[in-house]
Amino acid sequence: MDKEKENIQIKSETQDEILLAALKLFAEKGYFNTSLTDIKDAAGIKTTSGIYQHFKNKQMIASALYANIFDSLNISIDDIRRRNKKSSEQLHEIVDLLFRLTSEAPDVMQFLLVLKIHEFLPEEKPLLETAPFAKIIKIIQAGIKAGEIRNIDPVLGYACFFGIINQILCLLLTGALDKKPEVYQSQAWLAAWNAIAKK
Amino acid sequence: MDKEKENIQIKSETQDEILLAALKLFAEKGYFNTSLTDIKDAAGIKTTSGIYQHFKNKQMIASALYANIFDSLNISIDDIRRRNKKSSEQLHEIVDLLFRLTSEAPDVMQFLLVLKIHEFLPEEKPLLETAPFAKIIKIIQAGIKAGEIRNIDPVLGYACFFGIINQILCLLLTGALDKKPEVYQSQAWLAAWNAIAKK
DNA sequence: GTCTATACGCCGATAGAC
DNA sequence: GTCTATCGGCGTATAGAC
Repeated sequence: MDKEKENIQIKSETQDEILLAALKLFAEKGYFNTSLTDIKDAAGIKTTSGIYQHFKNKQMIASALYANIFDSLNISIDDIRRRNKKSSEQLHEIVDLLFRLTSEAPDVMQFLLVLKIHEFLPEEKPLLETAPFAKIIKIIQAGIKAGEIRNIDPVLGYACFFGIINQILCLLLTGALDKKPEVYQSQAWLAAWNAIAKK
Repeated sequence: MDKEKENIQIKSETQDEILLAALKLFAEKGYFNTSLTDIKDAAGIKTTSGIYQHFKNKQMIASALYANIFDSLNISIDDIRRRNKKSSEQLHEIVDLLFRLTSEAPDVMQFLLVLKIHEFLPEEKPLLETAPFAKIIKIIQAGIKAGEIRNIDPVLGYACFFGIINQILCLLLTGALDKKPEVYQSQAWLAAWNAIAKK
């Protein structure tokens, strides 16, 4: 029983190592510049064969990463929506989350924001059809209904708000904005909210 | 004499065919999903060897595209700066240019906005160090000095303004905004300008 | 200067011993 | 279930005939 549990633990640990290594490398060099050899080295596995114990092929590694990231994003957004009523509060917390991720897990944000996922996961739904995105649109719609946000096409509202946020996050990720992320967060929020707020 | 001129003409024509075909394919499928075989087919050349008459290797095709696009962008921006004095006018015309490009040359905009150029041209300067970018920063700085634009870090101003513009252009390119580009242009301009304008 | 043939490396993936 | 050995194929690039 203990032994079995240990095996499971070990298995899932190496799986996580692979995912972590792949995430780091994909974020760093891109999917196509990363070989399975690179991944096995970074994951501390002896041969590429070991990878196939856990994933059907290279694509499935990226696919698992994609799913993981969007799942946890989805959960976070659900949580945020549950804890806050006003759209402005919800969006503020989402911005907070994204800035925190940019500081603490830049690889994740790199994957999300700069990688062109459709290029190596052509089957996957585009970002705009994912659950997190749909929920953000809902938040904006609710904000319009409540009179917090001016009356525009919700997708255009998304573009205005997250256009600013994402661009700033990208500049942070590439090091073009050299001060600490926190310095820019309040300005980013103000500018983005201002771009969609009523009046 | 005439013959020589004709040869030159033909040579540069096939070179253009290659560039045009490559641009289209890169924009469509990405650099790494495009093989020289694909390019030669799309360019109406018989063998991949023909490509090597005009370019040292695959990377140099992308590099030439990159240079061409940034050159013409650079020239356009120079022209715009010459013809307009106020920052608001200059930025307005740049937005106009970008929307026109998105309609008339979506492949170019795809290359500019969504392709991760550093992934296949690691030597090339990042976007933020290119001449067009530097000029845009100058426009923003001038706007701040003239009191048109509120007093912020110019790069942050860039992020606010072009974050909105670029995001909307991306959504147009991917078809997420289904109406005609012109419909969104005025709203995009208003939102973007508002995000950096004084008061 | 254009096509034929081909080299060659790299990488993803598998088969099979232990 | 982990490592050895290896395959097959694609894609870039070249050498050389015409």
